Amino acid sequence: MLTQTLNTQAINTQVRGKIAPAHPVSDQFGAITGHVGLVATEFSYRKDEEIYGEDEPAEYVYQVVSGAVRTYKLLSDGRRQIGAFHLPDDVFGLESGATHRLAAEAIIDTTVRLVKRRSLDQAAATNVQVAHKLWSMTAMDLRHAEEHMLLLGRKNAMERVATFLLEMDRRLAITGIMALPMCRRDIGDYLGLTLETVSRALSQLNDEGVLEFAGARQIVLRKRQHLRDLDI
Amino acid sequence: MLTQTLNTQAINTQVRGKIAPAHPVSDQFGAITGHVGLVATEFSYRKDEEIYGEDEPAEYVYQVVSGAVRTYKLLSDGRRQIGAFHLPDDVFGLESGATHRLAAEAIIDTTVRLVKRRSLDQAAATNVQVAHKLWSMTAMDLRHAEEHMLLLGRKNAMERVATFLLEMDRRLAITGIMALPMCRRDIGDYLGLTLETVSRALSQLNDEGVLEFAGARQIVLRKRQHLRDLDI
DNA sequence: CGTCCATTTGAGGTGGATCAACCCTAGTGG
DNA sequence: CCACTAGGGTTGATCCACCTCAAATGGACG
Repeated sequence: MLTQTLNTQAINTQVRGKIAPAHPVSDQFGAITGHVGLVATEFSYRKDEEIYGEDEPAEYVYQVVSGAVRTYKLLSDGRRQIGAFHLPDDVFGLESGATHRLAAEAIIDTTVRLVKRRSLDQAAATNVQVAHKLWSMTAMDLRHAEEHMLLLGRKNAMERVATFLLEMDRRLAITGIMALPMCRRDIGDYLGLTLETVSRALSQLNDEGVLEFAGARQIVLRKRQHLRDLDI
Repeated sequence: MLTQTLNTQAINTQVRGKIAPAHPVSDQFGAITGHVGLVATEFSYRKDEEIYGEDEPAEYVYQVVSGAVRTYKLLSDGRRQIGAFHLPDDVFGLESGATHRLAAEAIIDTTVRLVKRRSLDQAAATNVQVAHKLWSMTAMDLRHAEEHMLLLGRKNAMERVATFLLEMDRRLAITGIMALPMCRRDIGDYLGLTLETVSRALSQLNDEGVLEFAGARQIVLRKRQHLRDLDI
């Protein structure tokens, strides 16, 4: 596939350098590479650049170093469902089968660490702990997907936005402020809504004093319990 | 948890007998139990009986022998999202973590084969092929969940029903007729629709000659290509 | 300071939900 | 063997949450 070829060439020519495989054990990727001495490579993508396409061979496994990534599926007429947002330290692109089942794009300028899928397979074939780690990472993705099916199938718009805000608050609000990397359309395509409906829900929460804007993508949660009550 | 205790007692008292672990390799469960000499036990549930609850400890892994199973999540006000239907030979209840994240119920009278989760864990800890098989089974569940997120987030009612019919046709129409084990409400809770909307979509497909009813749950597909065109 | 998107807001439309009968049909009992 | 019943399924009428289309506003960046 053309895109895959392009991506691979890009990796070979633009690679910034090998990095040492020493990471804290709490780190998902380091837990694998550290154990088996795999070498990870860093690579960068610009905003909206494709990292891999749907149904492309799964040649690499990725970890976000900085930036943010969306993985998604498309219908033939362009309707898009974002399956997950990947933030710093998150692993994505891990497959048990031969191909990626969702495409991946950088939401903003993004740097990733990557290892060859074959290396991981070999490591897993000889090291049961690596194999178990790969399984548990896929199981975490499944857990998220199951929660998200409940949201997409049965929650109303306000409940979806509340769930989204609490998820992002948990994942990226180290400080009090939540700096969302993605636009309203991305949020809508993640939540199965239109961007206008997302905007209206956020405006209503702002009017109710549940949150405050410091810019459209800079949100401060003021009443987390109110959101939790919506996230039933 | 009370239910778990009851389930376990039921298994001990109502068990129908140990069965030999010899299954064809193509069989998901046999691929594991055959390799490592695990003993599987058979057990039966009546229509609508709970097999395990959400967040219960994952003590067993199950395979449908006959019948059908739904796995689902509930919101506190009773809204239900069915994550998957499990038909004969399907494995369900396989977890990497400690608990079941969806509840499971028999849709009709159902017999399952089950093995202790601890046995599988031990087998996986010593046998890399078993570990890989567990991973790939979880990855298959993830693949299904990702497809289903696209359906729930972005397809309209008719497209959802068409996708459902093609999935069931693939999975249970050995003969020309498709004998659905589940009611319209189950289908609706799987597709994120109401039972009335499911019924209307099926009636419309019947009017268009795309399918024929031989009873509400006995469906014959007449124009599969028409359904595939809807399943974009 | 101007341009270009992203976002917000408004107005109106609609697909699917809700509410309500009604109709099958499988199972039950006489 | 047939009448009765209950639960599942269908169909109709109406409603409304969210979508669509449109325009105004805001903010980032050269």
